[in-house]
Amino acid sequence: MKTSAPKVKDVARIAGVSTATVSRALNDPDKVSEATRTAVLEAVKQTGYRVNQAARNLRTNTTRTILALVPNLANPFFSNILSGLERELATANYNLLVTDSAGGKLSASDIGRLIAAGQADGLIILDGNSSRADIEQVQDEYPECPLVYACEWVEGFAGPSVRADNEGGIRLLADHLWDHGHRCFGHVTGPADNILSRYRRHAFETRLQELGGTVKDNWIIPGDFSIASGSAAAEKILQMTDQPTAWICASDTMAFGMISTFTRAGLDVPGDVSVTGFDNIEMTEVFNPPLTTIHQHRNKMGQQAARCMLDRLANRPAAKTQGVVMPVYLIARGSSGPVRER
Amino acid sequence: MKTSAPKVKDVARIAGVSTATVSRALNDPDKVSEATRTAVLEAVKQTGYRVNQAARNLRTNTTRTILALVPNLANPFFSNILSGLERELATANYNLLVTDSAGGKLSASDIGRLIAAGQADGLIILDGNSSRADIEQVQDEYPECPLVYACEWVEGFAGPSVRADNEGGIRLLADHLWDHGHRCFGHVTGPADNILSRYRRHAFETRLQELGGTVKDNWIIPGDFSIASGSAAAEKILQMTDQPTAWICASDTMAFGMISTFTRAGLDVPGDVSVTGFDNIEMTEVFNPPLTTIHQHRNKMGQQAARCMLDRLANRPAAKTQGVVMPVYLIARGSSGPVRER
DNA sequence: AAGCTTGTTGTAATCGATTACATAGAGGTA
DNA sequence: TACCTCTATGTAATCGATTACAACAAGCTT
Repeated sequence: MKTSAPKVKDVARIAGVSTATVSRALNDPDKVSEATRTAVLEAVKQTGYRVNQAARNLRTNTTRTILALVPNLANPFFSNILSGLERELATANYNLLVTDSAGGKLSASDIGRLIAAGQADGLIILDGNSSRADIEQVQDEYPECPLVYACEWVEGFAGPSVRADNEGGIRLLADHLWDHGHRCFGHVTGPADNILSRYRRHAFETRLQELGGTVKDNWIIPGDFSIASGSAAAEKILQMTDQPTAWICASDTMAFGMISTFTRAGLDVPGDVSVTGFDNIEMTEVFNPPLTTIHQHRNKMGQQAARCMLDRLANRPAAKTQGVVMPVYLIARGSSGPVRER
Repeated sequence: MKTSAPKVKDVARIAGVSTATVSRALNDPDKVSEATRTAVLEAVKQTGYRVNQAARNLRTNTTRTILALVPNLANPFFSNILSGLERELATANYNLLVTDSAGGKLSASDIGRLIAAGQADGLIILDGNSSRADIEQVQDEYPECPLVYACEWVEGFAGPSVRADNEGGIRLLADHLWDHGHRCFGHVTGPADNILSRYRRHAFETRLQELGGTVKDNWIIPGDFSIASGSAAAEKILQMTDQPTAWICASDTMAFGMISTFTRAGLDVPGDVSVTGFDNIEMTEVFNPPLTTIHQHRNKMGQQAARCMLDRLANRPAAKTQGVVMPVYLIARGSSGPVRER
């Protein structure tokens, strides 16, 4: 009894109207009379009709699909953002297509290919690795395809972006440690070319200068957000003859690696040295010691980015063409404490 | 200078052939002569032509898109699987559409709507929450849409699934603890209706019976994979007058919660009690103490599931119609040790 | 009554590809 | 030469919706 899926035609026949009327009843109910509308809806129910998206997409030249470009899908950091994105898009009846940019820098033509081939109405980019020129070229080539940056962004690009207050976060941490009496600070950075790393590092240097704290060049250690790089940094630190009393790591994961290595070497955190992270990932609370860190609403960032995208798609005013900076919060826990009396 | 995107027609005109030939040159190169093929390719390059997917989808009634149904996108556990999926699908030129089933049980019509509306060629389900009847109904209604389960699955469903050897993992843990002299075991389960929970719990009970260890009813504590439920279990345990010397938690996160609470209560892990997890998430290694757990190749599971899907789509023999069980590995670390002498 | 507006509906064109069918020419065979 | 086969290509139908345009009726205005 395998009958092929019902078409508008079938619905029209059953409802006793034309296909145009069916389409109108479904997409623009105000355009038809009360009577026909109910007749059509009844026929739809009866036939079990469902619109063929491919046909609609072709005709209307839209897809109701948003493409998200994620630097690394395997990184749990992004899953919360995706979750926020997905939920918000779903409520507006948009689909979420996901692509892993696999860390590589995407050229303009790479992105162009995604837009053209991926058949998306808009692009949400979580990966700040592309150059400004490339992005602007893409925006030029596909002016009808909105681009929205989330989490990461590209310096100087004039389009909308949603991001956390990275500098504010670092300032909160620095002030927190300063209040506990720390005067000598170290910092483990993220990847050198990552925009989050750069902002966090810059805020670190600036704030400490404002406070009048001590920072030495070799107290700024390059990392890459990974646990391993946090451990490696700790190894390096253990060799130093003069060490700061407080370390601000650019990510929770690096802080975990650092604390773990410190602890194994017999150091007490926070007794001997305070260590802080950034992100407030789930595990921070049960870590031993619990990690002092900066909380950012990743879910809400995703949601916000999705809203921004929907606004642009609907040509709504979208005051936020420039950039939304989401507030962050200090979560003080056990990994930071008063500076040790010598 | 805004000219609309080039069409097959344009390419055909420039290459001096018909649209049919262009299409053939692009999709079935063997069907045209060497000369026309190069002419067409040249014209494509010259015009910058890119196929309009919507049109192709409509005509061929396919989408080159696979829909993944994830129980909870925000759960990092799934990001690795998605990553494996995405990478494998991308190599075969398929897109990945992601939907969060938000924990709710999906009915047959929910899934049907996703298939019909989401315009996907296949469905990879990471969420074992649907009933067998529902799934079979979907498979009946959409026989041309392959379903593949990954990670979780539905008991009794005859379609393909890719999953970890959950029972084997629990056995490895039980044996490991047994070898360290433990004789009294407790278990913290996942959600009662989750298939992974059920399999792990069942393996736990069975193996301990085989070994001759002691398990009491109140040593099996219901959890839900969350950190908080691990902590809650620990609180309960601390009230018990007789406690087992070893706890097997059904997830790493619960083990973290448990250890954290134990430690704060003054218990030493593993001196006073051994605790193990399941999953080997990234943090296990730097946790204090490092967590003994079971490693599963989540990335490879995703990859495998994607391959299985691609095989089915290509009508390849796909010997693996029934179910692939991926091996798991014991990772013995510091959270488990010899039973304490009394 | 003629003319205009408004609301509702139908006819048929359209989106941009793929592909069934027809055709022409080259080469082979009897 | 007549006939058949095979390859390469073109013509036009087709996928299933949306929508521009036309048509018609009802209600108003003058």
